[in-house]
Amino acid sequence: MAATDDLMLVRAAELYYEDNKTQDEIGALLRVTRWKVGRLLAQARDEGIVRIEIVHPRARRAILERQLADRFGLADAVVVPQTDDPQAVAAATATAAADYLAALRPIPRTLGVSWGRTIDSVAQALPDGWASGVTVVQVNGGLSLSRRGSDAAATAVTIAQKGGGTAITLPIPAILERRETREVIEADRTVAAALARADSASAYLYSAGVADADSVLVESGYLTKDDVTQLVRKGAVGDVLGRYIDAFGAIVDVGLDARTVGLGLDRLRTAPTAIAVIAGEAKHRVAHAVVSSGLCTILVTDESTAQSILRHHQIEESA
Amino acid sequence: MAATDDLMLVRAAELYYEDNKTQDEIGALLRVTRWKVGRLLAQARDEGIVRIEIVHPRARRAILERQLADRFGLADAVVVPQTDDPQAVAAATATAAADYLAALRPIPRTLGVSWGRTIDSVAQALPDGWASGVTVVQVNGGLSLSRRGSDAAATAVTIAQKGGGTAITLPIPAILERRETREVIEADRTVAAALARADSASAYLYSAGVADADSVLVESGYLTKDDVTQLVRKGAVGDVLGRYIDAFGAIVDVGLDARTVGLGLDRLRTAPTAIAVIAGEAKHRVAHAVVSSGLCTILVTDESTAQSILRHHQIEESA
DNA sequence: TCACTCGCTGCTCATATGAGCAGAGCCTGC
DNA sequence: GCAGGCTCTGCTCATATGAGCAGCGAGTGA
Repeated sequence: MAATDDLMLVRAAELYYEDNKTQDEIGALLRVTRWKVGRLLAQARDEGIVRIEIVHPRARRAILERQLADRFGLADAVVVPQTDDPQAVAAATATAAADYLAALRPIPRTLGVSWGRTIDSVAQALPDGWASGVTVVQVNGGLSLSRRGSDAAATAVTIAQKGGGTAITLPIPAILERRETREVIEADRTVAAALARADSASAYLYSAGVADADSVLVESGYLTKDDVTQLVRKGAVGDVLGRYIDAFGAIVDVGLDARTVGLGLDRLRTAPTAIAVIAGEAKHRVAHAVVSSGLCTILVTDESTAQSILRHHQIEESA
Repeated sequence: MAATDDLMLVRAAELYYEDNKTQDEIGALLRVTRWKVGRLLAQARDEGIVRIEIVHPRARRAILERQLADRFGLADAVVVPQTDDPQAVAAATATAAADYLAALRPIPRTLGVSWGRTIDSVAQALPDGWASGVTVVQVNGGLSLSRRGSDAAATAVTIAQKGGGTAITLPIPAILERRETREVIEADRTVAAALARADSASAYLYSAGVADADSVLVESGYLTKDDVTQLVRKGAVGDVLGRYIDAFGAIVDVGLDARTVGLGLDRLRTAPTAIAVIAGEAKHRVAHAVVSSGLCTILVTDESTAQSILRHHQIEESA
């Protein structure tokens, strides 16, 4: 393009977006028709000369959202902007998840939720009255064997209270010593009823755990660091609902899985609404595993994780 | 403002500016009227949530331009964006000055120009055919006593040639030894004719020099470093057309001024169009002196110089 | 408890802008 | 040199948006 056209592009953009002149007025100033001005402005936007940015803690990244949804066949994706502060990013992600849940239509009658730090943050971020009468069911076992902030039942209770509803908790250890023990406990009438409610929930909200010593499963005493190291050796990239998966979303230790209490992962794959809230650099790999293996229909994440998922998927497709 | 209002602001802005939805469509999505959407968007722009920036080498800074024009009663101001590269800023300033001159209406019949590195850059940046038949007059003496790139006459000749016109040069030393010598030379018929043309020019284009050893007047051999040191002691902040001025735009050495060849500064003050092109950190003080003492009607500068001028003027007014 | 004021809303009508089309001009190839 | 095709333009008509106004609701004060 000739230099004088560049100049006209820039001037038109400045007069329109900074001086708030109409296209008619700009046409008079630049001695071209208003139709030409319109084309110049469209070109300026197309070429990135005009840069429009939404700057706010609740802003999202629409382009990455669309790319994720299209690439993985997701019903929706929510991507929050990256900052240098991991805690700010985690908070923004939790807030975005809470926003999404509150805006979800139809509002789920029964919501299955996992427990952990991320979902607890989502619970804190939810506004009072986000729903009117919702049953919130805890979908994975979580009777804390050590005393920490992430109280499994508290998360479900908070979400239910803020939604003017009731909570059904699973005050059972997340992982038991023997498969038979799990089967007996899950067969118990009240436990079976809770698991039935979990299985028939209209929507799920969960996060994923990192396969490292920082996991709440280790912190809660269900697994040792050595356990996790072995799981990683077997290919584990993280856990969903306490169940360790590899990069392809497959269970890495069938025996451990058989001792794990709560909803099975196959149910997430068949659920019409499964919201995964997964952000932070440590969770890049498990986030990728979740979206690429159909474990969620909606992903709430941060910009850096979204980019990592899209980049790695591209590499895998060209391999 | 309530948190839910913030969220609605952000969503509306994202849907409008990033997803290109109409206000009607956004209203349906957010369950409000299109008039409410319009108000939300206006608020988002007002509060800076929507940030629109023009990114291009020829972009300008409209807000600073208006502030300079309003504060100093300038007919116009042109401010180019700051970058970290002083040479890029100088180039952008020269290009902006060339753009401005080429767009000036009516096109001046006679243009008085100074000589120096900055105006030579403007000459290089001018497009061929920027005018059709213009007389370009050199307004300050400039017969180079040493051989350097900034050839005084060449600048006026380049501008004239690109404008399809003719040049009238002043091949006389910028500063003479004695006032009487200057008077004799200026009385010479051909020199007097050139000065008369300079005095009756319809517009002027000039830059300012820094009062330091890097000045083209020192480089050209008219002054020594000691001369300049003395001038600075007397309060000089820089020179305009070879004439040293202080922070208030007043001549600091009347004797030196009497020996200086060319247009007097008073003529710049009465000219309807006097374009000063002054950018770079070293020229902040002389730029301020020029605009605050009515030596120009139009200033072409960079963002940093503009901010410095506005800041210092504010301090002086509150003193 | 009532009245008044202020702020926010929805609406009408005018203005601003865009989509699509037809025509013109320019460039390339035969 | 002519013809055809492509690109860019101005325009018409439809759509999108804004300005200003009237009405309603909420809050405050007497």
